[in-house]
Amino acid sequence: MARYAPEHKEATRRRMIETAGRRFKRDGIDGAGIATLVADAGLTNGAFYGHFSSKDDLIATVVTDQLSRQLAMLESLPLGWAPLEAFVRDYLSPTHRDNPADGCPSAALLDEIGRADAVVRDAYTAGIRPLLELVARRLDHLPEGLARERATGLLTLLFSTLQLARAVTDRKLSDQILAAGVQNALLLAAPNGKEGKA
Amino acid sequence: MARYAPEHKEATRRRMIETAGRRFKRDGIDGAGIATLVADAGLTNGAFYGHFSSKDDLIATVVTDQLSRQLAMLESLPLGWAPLEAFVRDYLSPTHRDNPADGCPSAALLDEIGRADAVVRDAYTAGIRPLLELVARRLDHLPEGLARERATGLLTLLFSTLQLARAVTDRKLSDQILAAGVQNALLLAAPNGKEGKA
DNA sequence: TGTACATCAGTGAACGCGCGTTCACTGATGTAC
DNA sequence: TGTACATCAGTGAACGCGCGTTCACTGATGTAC
Repeated sequence: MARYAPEHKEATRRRMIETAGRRFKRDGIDGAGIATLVADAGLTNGAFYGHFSSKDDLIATVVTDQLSRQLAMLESLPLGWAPLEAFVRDYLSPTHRDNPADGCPSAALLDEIGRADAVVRDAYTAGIRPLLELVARRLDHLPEGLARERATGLLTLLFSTLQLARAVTDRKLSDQILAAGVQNALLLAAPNGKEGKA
Repeated sequence: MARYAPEHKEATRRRMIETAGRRFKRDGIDGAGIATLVADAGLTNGAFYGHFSSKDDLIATVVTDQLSRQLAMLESLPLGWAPLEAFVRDYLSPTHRDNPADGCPSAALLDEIGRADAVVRDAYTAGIRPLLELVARRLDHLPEGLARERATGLLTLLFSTLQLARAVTDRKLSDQILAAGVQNALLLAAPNGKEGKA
């Protein structure tokens, strides 16, 4: 009875979620309209509501998707200190700063998410929790309570360092902010004696 | 020849800048329209362009104003470690989290500023620089380069901890994030032996 | 002192435009017989 | 094998609305004489 393969509509939906994620991170949530979002996925205006019940529904879905990708990426990181340090350096790289569409959703959208509909904030809450837990588990040179504390500090430090580096128009200052962020992140997260090696 | 006291128009302009600061921090920059901004100051639509050349002009002016208030507030803080620690605890208090309109412009708007017009980002750059310098100067138990690094870390940590605490819908998690933020801020900024006293 | 005039901060209607959302429809694809 | 029909993903025009901006105006206040 269904003339299209059941994967067809689902594939379009996935495409929407992916392109919308990039668009939101580039232009902001308020800065991206339905017409643009839908055109990014190669569709026209009216197709949207066959896939999502509202813009807020899409936003919440995108937030969940983005955070679960980030979680999967961190889960695939080999154990040990060196890969985590490499992740921090990569996160705070000029490349990440200059390409928000490919980057971290929290750095791009966190304050807008804080003002968003409850369904969006709920999605963010559900998505960030396992990320905090995963990072805490990786700080296994620390007692559990302290590891959770430091994991929160590490992630928030990363988010806002990138935001600040993006907001500032002086390239040199921006680079200094990124470099300082690396040192501070290592101070919060590194096993003793490994902090601050530049 | 001028029938109004010269202070009159200037007072209206100042009122606009102040109420717009609150409105932007509450609803976001994109989330606040001219009609609302102007009504907040007790004016009607068309009065706006007698005071500002465009919405971007207002945004840049507000950003400058907000950061210079924050700078003045920090400058008025007595010297020594205790007042700085009190500032950190106040910044990461539930009261500040729950009242963005009265609070820090960077925590409320940093990622939106990063996507704003160049005139806005220039204003932010000019405003954040003396703030970073002032905080660095207060960390006088550290050598200068390290103090600058830690000042950047302290401010970014504060910004994003508040953003994360606001984004999350679980009150308990939000409170934990604030508490962790205090400990992490103290670790970055406190003189040796004073970190982490809860 | 009283009247005519100039100034100009603020009013409020209107502009074109893009927003989120709705809906009658198209047309490609499958099934039924 | 060929034709009629049902499904439904996607189309595209239209909805009311609020956006940033413009502009002819009002009316309170001062000065000039």
